Amino acid sequence: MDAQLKILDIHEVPLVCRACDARHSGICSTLTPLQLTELNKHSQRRAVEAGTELIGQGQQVHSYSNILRGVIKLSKIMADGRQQIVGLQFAPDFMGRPFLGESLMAAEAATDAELCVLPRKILERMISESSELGSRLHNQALTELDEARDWMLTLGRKSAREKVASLLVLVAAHADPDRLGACAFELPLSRADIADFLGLTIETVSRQMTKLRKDGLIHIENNRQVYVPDLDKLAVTAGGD
Amino acid sequence: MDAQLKILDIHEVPLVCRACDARHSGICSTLTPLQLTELNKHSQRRAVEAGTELIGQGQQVHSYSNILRGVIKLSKIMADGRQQIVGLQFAPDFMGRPFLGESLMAAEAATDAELCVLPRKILERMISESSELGSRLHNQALTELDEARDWMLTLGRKSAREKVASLLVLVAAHADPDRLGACAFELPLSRADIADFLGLTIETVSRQMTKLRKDGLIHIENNRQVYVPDLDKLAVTAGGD
DNA sequence: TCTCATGCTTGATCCAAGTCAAAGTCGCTA
DNA sequence: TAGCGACTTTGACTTGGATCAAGCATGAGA
Repeated sequence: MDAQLKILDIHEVPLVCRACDARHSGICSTLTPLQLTELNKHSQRRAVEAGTELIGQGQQVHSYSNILRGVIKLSKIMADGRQQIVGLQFAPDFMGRPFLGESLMAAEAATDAELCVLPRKILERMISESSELGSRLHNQALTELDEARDWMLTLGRKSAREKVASLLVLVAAHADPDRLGACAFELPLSRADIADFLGLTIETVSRQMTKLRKDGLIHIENNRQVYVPDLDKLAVTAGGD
Repeated sequence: MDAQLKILDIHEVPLVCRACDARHSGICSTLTPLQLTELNKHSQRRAVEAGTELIGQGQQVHSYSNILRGVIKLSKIMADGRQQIVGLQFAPDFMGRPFLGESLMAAEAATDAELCVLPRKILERMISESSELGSRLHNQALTELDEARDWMLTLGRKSAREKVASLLVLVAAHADPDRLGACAFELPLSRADIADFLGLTIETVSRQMTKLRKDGLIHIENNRQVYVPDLDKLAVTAGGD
């Protein structure tokens, strides 16, 4: 295989991960052409439908993924079945917890999704070879930590109404990052998922959604299509800040 | 100064951060002698008493620290004053959020503490020069992320009793990492801090502590001295797992 | 077209934790 | 050694969100 690598002219080496394609802004852009070629031999695109469990809590980790499309939910389950979603990952996030053999939580596709799957061993070798890749993943970990701590404030100190508004603001931010006035998007989560993310019950989520609707802060169609006439106002009811 | 560096024999260069000292297991052990010498010119030991604010939410970050002794609490405050502690840092943790000019939360000494303070610019240069240092901080970030997500489960899905038990187990783990049966420790937090960490009120924390006491799961003296006769049993009432 | 499953909403009731208020406890200083 | 202030506990009452129990859409399959 080494021989095969060497005879490739550098300009013929694909400059982006074959499975991910050029638009993808994940980790691939930090790799050298040689590393990409190596990765191309092992990475593969995978399409999954909503509800597919990608890995279970406590299972062995064999791969990492770039998320190309869709939303993945990360959740923890207690012995008696209580569940908490501890993170949402949107394209083009990198998904996975480097340097740990066993997953501390479950990952499940919240929507239909597409992934670029990278074998664990290969990626970990690349991290040790490319400090730019390492620092990129370091930065993603720090961003996720910031987000987790923001959410701790939401879970610990906000009312149900503020929690639901916070979730809508979060999703809106990912759907349309720089929109400040009105915006429209599709909710990637069911009411049950929202409840698990906010530490509430389905019924409470539903009631708060209706209240926000009656207060004119949001419009909803077909349970999932959300229109927010004034994102600032919604952000204020989410707890200001 | 370069001249001064060069005339030092390598064996005379202190192999540990002067301010931190040899026992310290923080970031210093990943640096080369030259880097340590450079760091020694700028790092300084700082003793602070309980209650000292080290940095406020939204303030500019000028330094990072190794925690040599004591406990630091990281907290977020909402506009109306509601507060949530989003992390506790124990010695010998590294404290600080690399690559971000502005602090997203406040840091305050929960107990009397000692720090080894490192200027931001110097440390960030060293991170870019030493991939081992970078990967060490990467790992710390990942560990903090794991802890934050664990705590999200506690905040979102546990009862007040389970929350208080969880906190006691957490502190016990840091006080005496491998003790499984009985253990004793001093609480580094006031009731108000505990409430802010657990998303509860002072009164509820107090009531749950008395209940745990009456149930024989813990003994408390002088509000802060805790004795746990059976850590496993406490861990079970903290929510198993 | 009916039925059944799934997911969402709405209503009635209950309870865990919050709020308000008072009374300990301890250390510090005068 | 009395008095003050900070912290903690305890009690009485209130309330926000959970629980239990119907209803209401929508869509798939028979």
